[in-house]
Amino acid sequence: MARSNDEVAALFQEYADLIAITGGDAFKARVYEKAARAIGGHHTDVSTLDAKGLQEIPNVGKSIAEKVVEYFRSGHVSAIEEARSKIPAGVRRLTAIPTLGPKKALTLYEELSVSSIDELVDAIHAERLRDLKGFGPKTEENILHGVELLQSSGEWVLLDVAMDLADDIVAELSRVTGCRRCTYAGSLRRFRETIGDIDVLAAAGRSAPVMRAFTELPYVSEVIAHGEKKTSVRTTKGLSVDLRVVPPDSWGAALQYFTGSKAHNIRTRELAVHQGLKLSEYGLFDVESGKKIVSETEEDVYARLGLPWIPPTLREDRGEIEAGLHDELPDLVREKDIRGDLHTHTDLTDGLAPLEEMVAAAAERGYAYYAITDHGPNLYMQRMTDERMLSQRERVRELDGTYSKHGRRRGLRLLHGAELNIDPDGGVDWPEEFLAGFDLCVASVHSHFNQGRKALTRRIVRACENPYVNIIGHPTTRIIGKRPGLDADLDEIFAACARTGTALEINAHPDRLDLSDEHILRARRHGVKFAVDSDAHSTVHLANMRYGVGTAQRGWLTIDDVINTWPQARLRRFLRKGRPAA
DNA sequence: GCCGTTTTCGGCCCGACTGTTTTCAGTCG
Repeated sequence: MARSNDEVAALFQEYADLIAITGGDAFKARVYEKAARAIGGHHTDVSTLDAKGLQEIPNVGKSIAEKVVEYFRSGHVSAIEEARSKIPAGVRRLTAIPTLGPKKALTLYEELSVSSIDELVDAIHAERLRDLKGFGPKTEENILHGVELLQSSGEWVLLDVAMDLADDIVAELSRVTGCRRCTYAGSLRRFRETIGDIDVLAAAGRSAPVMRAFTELPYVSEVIAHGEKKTSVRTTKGLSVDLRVVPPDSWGAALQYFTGSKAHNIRTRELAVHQGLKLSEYGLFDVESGKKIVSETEEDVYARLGLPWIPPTLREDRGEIEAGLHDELPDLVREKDIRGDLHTHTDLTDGLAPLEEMVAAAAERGYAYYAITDHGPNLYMQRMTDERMLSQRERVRELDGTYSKHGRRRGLRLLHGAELNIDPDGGVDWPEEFLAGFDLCVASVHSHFNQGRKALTRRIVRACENPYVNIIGHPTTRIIGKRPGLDADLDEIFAACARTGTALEINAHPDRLDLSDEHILRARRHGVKFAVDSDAHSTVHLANMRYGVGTAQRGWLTIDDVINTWPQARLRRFLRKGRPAA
């Protein structure tokens, strides 16, 4: 399943860790980290590149290119094998414990021969750390606590869980007297699919009242660090939240800094350095005079670096700096550009709300059009029949145009569709005569996930070739943290979608986000169109659209790429696909 | 080990907090 680029990226990340643990050149370790990232995000399969082609990847020079070539020729890299032979894998694993980094890991290994987390815990209980330099009683306590956290797997949460909590914290802190501004930053603002910890930023003249209100929030179970400028807590659910309080006039620089990503920040700081400037969370400064140049808004900071404001969802060092410098940033799709939802359910199958409630909720969101796509009969537990589907269609036709957002004249246009089940051979629920009656069809894989790569690929390509299939629903079927994506040749599927006029779904449900940002970036290069859908099974799920749009932004999509931002006439033309004329 | 409008050497992002020290190393983001 893993692309060779991911394999190589993991290999170099491991090498970087091993260099850090053995006390090797820190700059060298950093270069391997940067190269790992660049290779992981590179669009071409690195196993197909020669040394010259490899060196066109940023941060890949002669030495690293040779290692990649060696890896694909012999299956291993001798320099990395040598590093591995010096340091057991368990020692590297130790650095996953919070508060335990490469230096302490090496000390533990060299002085006490500790090479696994279990051995470390045993050593602490046997009081063997007491004589080590730099290890005090507090260190022991922190390590034991860190191991506990690591093993309780509270490492990350889904985007919506983090967003709900962050929204609440921001609302609470905004109420504190003297708090001038407050928002969430970090990976949450960038809409990453999983969130390790939440970063909250506040601007205030005096930080103490904001810090105090923060530590006194009811769901704070533990204060990890408490200072004048930064406080870290853990919530009762095990999520860690950092609060930074900055002076109001540093707001823009601080927001830019704490939004990240780390890689994006390194790039912006390098841009600053090359212009004789220094960028920190307090502002952009002239190195010579030490004088502050700008700091109030993100726009000011980016502008002084020669860049347009870069949307947070692009800040991953995946080409946004270069695009910004050439004034070629995409005009990203926004939630308000979405004119309709094309994949939703009702209680006719496994949805919770009746048709009328779903349509009313959709109208209230201000949509221009809305598709109802209940499951076809092949998803056996849904008890669908031709009669039930036709009777729903009749009702949909009656309701068409009769609902509108409060105070708006134009009625919500309804499309009647279905979510078809792609069977193991690539066929779908109904014969073509019946499918011809739908305005659109989503088709998805719901079973037989482990058919093997060839069969799975062929299966989905066949579904694309069906003239009545308009959208492939949750294309990889992954469930984040629970089920991996299908092992299929995605590039072949993306090409088939482009060729046949089939859109790929960006399923906005937070535990799917399928396609993912990385897959969107790949699919986009094939010229595919996308549909950002909530797959709502209740009225509240309609609001998940924001996560789908965030993911689409992370995939650099514009309104031209997303069919449900289009005016209805253009959408309907797209949905006609290769169908015989009616 | 990579990179270059200071290009084949000499840099490489910057700051906060903790814990163990008594001026600073380690870790984190």
